[in-house]
Amino acid sequence: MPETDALHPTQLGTYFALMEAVSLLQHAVEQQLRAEGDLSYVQFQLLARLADARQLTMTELADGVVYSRSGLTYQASLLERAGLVTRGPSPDDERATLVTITDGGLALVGRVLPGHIEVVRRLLFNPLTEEDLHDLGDIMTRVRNHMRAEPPRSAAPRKSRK
Amino acid sequence: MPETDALHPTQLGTYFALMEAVSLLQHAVEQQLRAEGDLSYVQFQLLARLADARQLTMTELADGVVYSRSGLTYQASLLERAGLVTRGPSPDDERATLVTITDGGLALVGRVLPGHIEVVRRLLFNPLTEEDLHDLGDIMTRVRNHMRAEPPRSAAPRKSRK
DNA sequence: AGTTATTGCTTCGAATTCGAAGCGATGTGA
DNA sequence: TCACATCGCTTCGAATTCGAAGCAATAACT
Repeated sequence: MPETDALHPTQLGTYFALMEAVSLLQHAVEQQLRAEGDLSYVQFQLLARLADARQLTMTELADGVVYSRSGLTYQASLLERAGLVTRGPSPDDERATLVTITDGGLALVGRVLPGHIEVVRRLLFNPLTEEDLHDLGDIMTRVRNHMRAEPPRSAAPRKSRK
Repeated sequence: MPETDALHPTQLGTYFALMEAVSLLQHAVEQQLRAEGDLSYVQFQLLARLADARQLTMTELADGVVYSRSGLTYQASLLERAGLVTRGPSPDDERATLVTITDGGLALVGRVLPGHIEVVRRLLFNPLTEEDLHDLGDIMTRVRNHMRAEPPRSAAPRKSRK
């Protein structure tokens, strides 16, 4: 880094280590998912979330995995074609599309998850103590909640007046 | 998660919180970089690394940001066309391409970095105590080093014998 | 009710991504 | 020195990504 940064060196180092480690982890996990289940990381995330909730709207799904809506439409059509999920209109709201995981989808998650977990354990948790694990979990949970709460930077003051 | 996981719930929660938080952070940072410098996150990472090292080979750059080589060729050509970097052959090794940051590139990094840091500070460091910061930095550094050391899963035993 | 926003999703086009294949340059073993 | 593997990078094609624009359903305001 050049002389421009006004961030404490420790913070900068922490930030870079965080981003780099996650990149590496994601990369490794991607290989495993492709090899064992022919799934991309996004697809796995979607299926995992659905395995938990059974049924979600497109928006809920997209928000959950931090993904664009148009991108989700594409992925959902792929998953549907593969018979892993089903799409249908919501009875409550004609606009909403409900995505439901199929038995095949559940089976695939079940088949892929152990290997996935194995990779995460080996790369992420292996070098950590029990205390590290708790610290990390606590910190990242707090950070995530903070980010979810934070207004998206341009919290468009909602055209007031009038 | 269905009944398939054999991972301690705390580990699973930690893993998900980590990935989700980083996704959110990356997303926010991407907006800022696009708005203030018309840069993608990858491009910023490349320039930041070059601002530090001044000159790197393609492979060093790609490894540094966890990126495919072909992807880097593409990005490097974009950056070169924008006048932010220069590419030339290495005197040591005719195969290697040396990428050098230009004054314009350095200037752009300098112009964008403060805002970048501001976003990181607001989203990542704001909810953390001084102790959290150290814990996180320590943990992620250790994890990153562990991952960098670890054989890439299929450490092709190098066709031995003979 | 009758506009007028807003919401939820999809379609579209452009940009970005990766892996496989290909190219010269470099190293290695005989 | 002569093959032969390896390395560093680029080219190629296919897949994935996003945002903007569009469409239909719902909500909000009067």
